[in-house]
Formats: sequence, C-alpha cells, structure tokens
Amino acid sequence: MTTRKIRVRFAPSPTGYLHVGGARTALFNWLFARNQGGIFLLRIEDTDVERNRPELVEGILDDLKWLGVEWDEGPFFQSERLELYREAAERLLAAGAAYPCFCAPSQYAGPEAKEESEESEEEAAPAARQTCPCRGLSAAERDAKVRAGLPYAIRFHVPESGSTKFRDEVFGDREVQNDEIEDFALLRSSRLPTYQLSVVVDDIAMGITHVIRGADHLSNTPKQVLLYRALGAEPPIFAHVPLILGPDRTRLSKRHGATSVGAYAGEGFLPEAFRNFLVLLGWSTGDDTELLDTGEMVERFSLAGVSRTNAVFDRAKLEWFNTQYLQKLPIERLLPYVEGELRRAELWQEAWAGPDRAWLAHAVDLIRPRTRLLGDFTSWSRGFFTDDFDYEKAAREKFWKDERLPAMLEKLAGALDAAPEWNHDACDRALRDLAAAEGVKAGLLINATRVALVGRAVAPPLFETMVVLGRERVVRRIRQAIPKITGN
RNA sequence: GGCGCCAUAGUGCAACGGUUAGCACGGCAGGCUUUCAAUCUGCAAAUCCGGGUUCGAUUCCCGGUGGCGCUACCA
Repeated sequence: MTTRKIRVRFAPSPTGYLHVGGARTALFNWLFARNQGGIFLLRIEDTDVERNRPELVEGILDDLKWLGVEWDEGPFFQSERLELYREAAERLLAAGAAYPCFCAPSQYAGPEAKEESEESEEEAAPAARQTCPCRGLSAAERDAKVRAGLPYAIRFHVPESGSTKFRDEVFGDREVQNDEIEDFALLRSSRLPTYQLSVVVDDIAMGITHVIRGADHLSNTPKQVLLYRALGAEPPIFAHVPLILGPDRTRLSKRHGATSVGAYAGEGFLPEAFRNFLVLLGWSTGDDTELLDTGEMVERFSLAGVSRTNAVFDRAKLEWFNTQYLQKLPIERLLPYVEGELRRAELWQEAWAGPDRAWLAHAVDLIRPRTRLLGDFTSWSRGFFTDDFDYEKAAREKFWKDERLPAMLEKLAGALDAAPEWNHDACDRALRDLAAAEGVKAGLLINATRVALVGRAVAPPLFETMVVLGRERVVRRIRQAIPKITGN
C-alpha cells in the first residue's frame, strides 16, 4: 500500500459555533487519523470577510477540546495565507487555465431570485450550464478592460468536454461530465479566494491524503479535482459522510433547538456520551455494538463502516447515552463534572474537595441511578446539597394528604432523634416500628418523609437518603415540614 | 428548472442472493411497592411503489415517487 503517512484535517469556518454536523465530521477525521496512525490537523477557513466572526474561533476550539478531539497540527488560518491563493490563481491565469471575469457579482442570482422564479412558474429558464461571456474575450479585450481599471474575478476555465473522475470511500467511484460543471470563481474581485481555491491550495500544501467532510460537498468535488490537476497535484481520496438532519428531516438548524456542541455541554451532557452518540450517526461497527469507549472507537473506526444515508438527530437517544455514561463512569471521573454543576448552581462547598470528599461521593452514588443529565444533580436532588430547597407541588399533593401525618411525623422525628445508631437499618427499624404502632403502612410514612427531606416525589430510597443527610438534618427537616403539611 | 445522492419499524443501525428481517432508543402494557425519571417482564412497529434478473430478492438492474444536496465573487 501507500507508504505516505495519512494526513487529514477538519476545516470549520468561523461563521457560527461548532454545530453537531461539524463536530461529527471532526470526530470522524480524528478517529480515522488515530486508527491509521496518521496526523489530524485543524484549519480555520476564514476567507469570507463579510460573514467571518474571529471571536468565534476560540469557542470552536473549546468545543473540540471538550469533545476530546485534539489536533496534531494547527490551527492554521487561511486569512494568513492569502498570498498563496493569489499566487495559485495568477499561475492558473498565466497558464490559460483561468480567465478574468468582469461581470458584476450581483448578476449571479442568489437564493432569493430562485424563489421568485418559482412564483413566476413555468417560465423558469431552462438554463443548463451558463458560460460566462468573459470567457470568450480576446487577450486584447481583456487587457483593455484590466487597464481601464475594471474590477474582475478570476474564473476557472472548465474543459468543455470529457469527464472528471474521483474516488470516494463512502459513495464509491464517481464520474461527472465536464459540461455539467460551470466555470467557477477562484478569486473574487476583492482578491480574496473562494472556498474552491483555498481548500485545494491548502490541502495540497498541507499534504492532505484523505478529505473527510460532509456530503454537501459531494457535488462540488469535481471542481476541486479539476483544480488539483490544473495545479499539477494528485487529488486525495475523498470520503463524504452523510448529513445530520433535524427531526423534520430538513437540514439541522437553529429552528431545531440546540445545534451547537457548546449548548449540549452546557445542558449537562458528558463529552464521552455525546461523542458516542455522534459516532453512531452515520457509522456503525457492523454489529450491534453501541457503547464504545475511546479506545474501542479508535480501534474499530473505518470509512467502510460509514453509511450513505442521512441521519436524523434524535435527542432522546442522546439522553439515553448520557444516562448510560452517567451510570457507568467511575466515581472519580464523575465527581469533577458534578463539581462543575454544583459550582454553576452556586451550591459548591470547598469541604467537598477535601475532608468531605467521601460524603460527596456517597451522595452522588445515591442520586445517580435516577439522573439523565448533569443538571439533575442540582435540580431535583438539590436538597442533598443545600437546605435551600422547596417542596414540589406534585409531591405535596401526592404524599402529604393524610391528616394523621403531622402527628406521626413528630413522633418519627423523636424516634429518629433517639435512635441508638445512625445507619440504614436503624432508620428503617425506627420508621417501621412507628408505622406498626400507628397501624399504618410503612409506605405512607416513607413517602411523606421523603418529601419532607428532599422536597420531591421522585428521589432516591429513603433510608439511604437519611444516612447521607445525617441525623441532625433529617430530624430538623422533618420538623420543619410538619407545619406545611397541616396547612396543605 | 438542471445535475447528483439516498431510500429497512417513529429514530439510529444490522442482515452485503436464502434468517420467523436482528439490535438499540422511543412508544405502549404489566410487575415490583419505598416514590419513579430507578428496575424487571412483555407487546406493537419496517424492507417506498411498479417492473424485471434469479430456483430464490431487503440485497442486483430499470422506471416512478419521495427526501436531501449542489447549482454564489458562502463555506
């Protein structure tokens, strides 16, 4: 096979945050590089001055790091390599592979014009391939226009016959007739390169061997292959990965709610869970394996396993993955995430990093079977970490109805206060003895007490909760709750 | 409009000429009784349509339909 070292790249443009589609592309590139012992580099495609937002770059890098996708080289910025693209364009111009175009940019209709033509129904222009009139200009005419100071773009002269072939590891060998390809722009009249030019120049310069990117680039690939050849380079191997769609099967966008990686990080998803979910969108191991740790992912990833079908982003499944990781993550890996969550909620206490670390671990282990997101550690389980919590309405209505409760809870508080020991069995015995003496089912007291202790109907088992909270707090919270029950 | 790609339960994937079409999420129904968003059990649910090829098509070919993409001096 090839002796050349595999080199791949992820090339986002800072026109927005890192969205899930881009994240998945980055992940695939990274996995492929790691699997092949190759190099993964990062390149920022910031050649569109209009839409470019430099302040967004840092966020994109942060999101990639959060995901665990780390680059070996870069980030490289195209805005710092403009001279390279200009030279390439000039070279193609000199070689006759490109020509200056003096047309006004506006005469190339954008999306709006397209909609208009739909309204005017039938009369849609049969426009096959539109050839720029500037292509036919004689050398003298061109010189005259240039000398007159007319602004011009540089356009690639696509061969009028023949076909262009390339290899795609996902979609197979492709072939496109050249007469289907329009003369595309390489350099804008502002002397800034278009994507088509800069991507090829850089991929050549950076020795990229495999271009793994979204399938939305599939149709434009022939243009780039033409450019590689015109620039005297061998095209890389391509691998276009299917798109990620929203639940309505249209391209994922803000309309579908959170689409940025950062939003999911902020919502309390674990990076390992998010990554696992992402890798299975458009790729599979070939068997029924779903839970894959980083090592397994790297080991098993291959372009052959990439699907050709667009995938719908399913948040419910993402939450399931998160739940899985939340349950299985070793406590020492989970604790830092919980700490972050508690800090955000302003509930963090320094002692939990020191002497009370074991207590925190105990509480987290008790709470986690019922958690799906990190936020669950500060929402319904808030009462474990602070006295400042409230009694959920649904919980009060469901478990604080019996009018005998205030009296019984007062007795329970007394019994617990006097219990010879403070552990699961002692609490259990104290409560059940009381229930028996009062002639009520233990469940009545258990459920009412749970609400008194943490304010929720859905919460961990009671006696372990008592152990975690400690005798003093348990007795106090039961007594504090009593008046609220009466008034209910 | 033109060109292209894709098509298995609601969703993500398996089955790459022969299976009762498998797994997971979600859904629904029960169990547990110390709540449920925890847990256990069970159930429903798919090969887009029409032609071929073949002893045999989810699978190969053609047509249709649908979805998506591209068709920018955006990336």
